[in-house]
Amino acid sequence: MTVPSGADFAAVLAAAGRGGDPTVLAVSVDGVSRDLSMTVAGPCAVQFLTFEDEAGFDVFRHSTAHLLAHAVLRLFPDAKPTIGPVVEEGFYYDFAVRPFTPEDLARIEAEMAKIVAEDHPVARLELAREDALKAFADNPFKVEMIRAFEEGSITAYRQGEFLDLCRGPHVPRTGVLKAVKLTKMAGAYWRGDQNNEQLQRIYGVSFPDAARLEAHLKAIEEARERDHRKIGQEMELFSFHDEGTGFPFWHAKGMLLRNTVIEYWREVHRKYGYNEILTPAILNMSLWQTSGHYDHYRKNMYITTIDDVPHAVKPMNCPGGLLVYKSRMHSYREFPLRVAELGAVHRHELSGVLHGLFRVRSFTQDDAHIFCTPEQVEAAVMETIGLVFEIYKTFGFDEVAVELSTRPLAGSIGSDEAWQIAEAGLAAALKAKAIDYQLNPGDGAFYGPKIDFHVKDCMGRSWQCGTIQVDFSMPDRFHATYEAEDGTRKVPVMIHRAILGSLERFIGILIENCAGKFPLWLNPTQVKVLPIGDKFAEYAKTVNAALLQAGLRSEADLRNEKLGKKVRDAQLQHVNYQLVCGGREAENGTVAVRTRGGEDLGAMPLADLVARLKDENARRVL
RNA sequence: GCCAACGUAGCUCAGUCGGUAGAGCACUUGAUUCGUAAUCAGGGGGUCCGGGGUUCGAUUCCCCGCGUUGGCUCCA
Repeated sequence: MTVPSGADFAAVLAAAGRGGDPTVLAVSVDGVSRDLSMTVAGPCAVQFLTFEDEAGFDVFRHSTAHLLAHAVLRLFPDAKPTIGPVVEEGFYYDFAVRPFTPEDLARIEAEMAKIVAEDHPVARLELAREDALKAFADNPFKVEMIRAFEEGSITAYRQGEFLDLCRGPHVPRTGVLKAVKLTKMAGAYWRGDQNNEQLQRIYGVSFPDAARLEAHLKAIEEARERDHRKIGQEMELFSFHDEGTGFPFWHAKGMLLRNTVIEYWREVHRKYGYNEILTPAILNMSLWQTSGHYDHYRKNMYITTIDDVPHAVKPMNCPGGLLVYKSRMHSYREFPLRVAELGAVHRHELSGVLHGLFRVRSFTQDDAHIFCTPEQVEAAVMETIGLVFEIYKTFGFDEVAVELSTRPLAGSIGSDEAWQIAEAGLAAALKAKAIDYQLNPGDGAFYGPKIDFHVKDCMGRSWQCGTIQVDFSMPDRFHATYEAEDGTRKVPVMIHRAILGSLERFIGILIENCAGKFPLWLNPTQVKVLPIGDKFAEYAKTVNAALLQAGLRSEADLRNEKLGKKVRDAQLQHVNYQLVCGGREAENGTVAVRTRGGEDLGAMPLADLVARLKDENARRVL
């Protein structure tokens, strides 16, 4: 739509027959979000933004952040608002103020509702720098921001008595911010730096109507239901104890799951020509000095002393892997040499960041190092990408986001030529595999560029798992060499890669992705045999033994309970198949099959059932 | 590490305005022998996270630890 200059966008909206439409929050002018009150400067492409537009949604949430600050200032006149941006889920606002209590949060929420009911117009003001400094003179954070802004006019927004420094745009009136919920509070540092003053952060979400807020809160509740920590306890997969903060304990059922993952992992790695090694957990500090970990990673390492000599528990597997590599001569003819290690590493993470299996202090990486020539990087990376996708697909992750990170502007090591070959190799490999990826210039490791893989779970959440990193530094530091075709000794390129990332974290993702309802091949308990009464216990044992014999994970529920109870408990444990055994089955050598979905497959000969499950298990049906 | 909240039986939680505690599930014993999401009855089980302090008396109030949970990248 082309519009005359001079009018404001609200007038344009009215001309379009949508005057006073309360769902219109802002306007997009040539792709930039602006206020409805802005004046039309000249011919431009205009799109009116509602809550349904991503940009409109952002405006809505940002205005809610202002609403929050408005309410906080009414209740806490001494609070100094700092910044209040939109985040993925909603918004937050940071204040310099004494810590809030949960009661404060309720009061603030009530005050926000009042301001919404008052329906203040939200006005945009352009201020000269001097005036802005004067207006926010009592707020050192705002003053700091104003001083940091480039030349030009500074904008602020006023609603009622509340004035805030802001780029905007904002919704036209506070009245549209119908459904608001403050969700949590937290300490946060000014500009995210631990050395700065700690501020009080309030998080919230907002929607144009209560129904959507309800739906959102319900989705959060559902996510809580599939929390791997809760399911892990219910299904007896793993536990945590005060005696080892951040160190997971794997229980029998969890080990069945973990070992199944490993079994598959080994199978597919053998297929791709990998060797597997295992290096020690504790090594002499001199090794970590050589690798550079002592200089760069010491604060995360567990250090100990053996025979008066300093040692460290390994935080990474690569230095040990290099010792194995160096234990004999290598030829270019062996390349690419693929060496895998399921290495248990220990890292001292800050106590506050620990979180179930997602963030632990000891975990097993599905690590591997590929030694090759610079020319082989592209082919080796292509092969690895294929492996990554194959593995994710087997676990049911079809949606994978890929990122390529290149040389950091400062602090990187290695020659320009080496970087260029490596970056070109990674990009060429991605191109050859026809993979869309996001480029993150300067985000690479200091020792080389990398490709990261993020899997998307069924809730739409994204998890970084896999990584492929080209490393020029480590082989050089360790004086690793190979004999080249021309008879000279050269330093190999080392490609460092992990696919699941951390076994612990990956299993946590698997649990949340399926909410504990594992596909047959992964489920620690695939089958439960349920005799109707004591009389059929012997037959149930026979059936169970036959299943175990066939390599299936089965248990017989021989408790003196009614069938309904046994079925219920099997359902709560998310067992894939329940085999009911009564008189009819014992007589005919059959089992009555009930699926986890509640479907009754009827009675079938035991041998048929075993064949069917073996097939489903072997094919890793999802 | 920092901020906040929380820490009661194996689990989920109630309770004590300060007088040393209770439910459901789980476990165990007995009865029941029951065909697709909970059979009934009895029993055992707690240094109320740890250490100090206030008090005649602390699981409860205060302080210090430890642990758990949510945050600590998003730039007016």
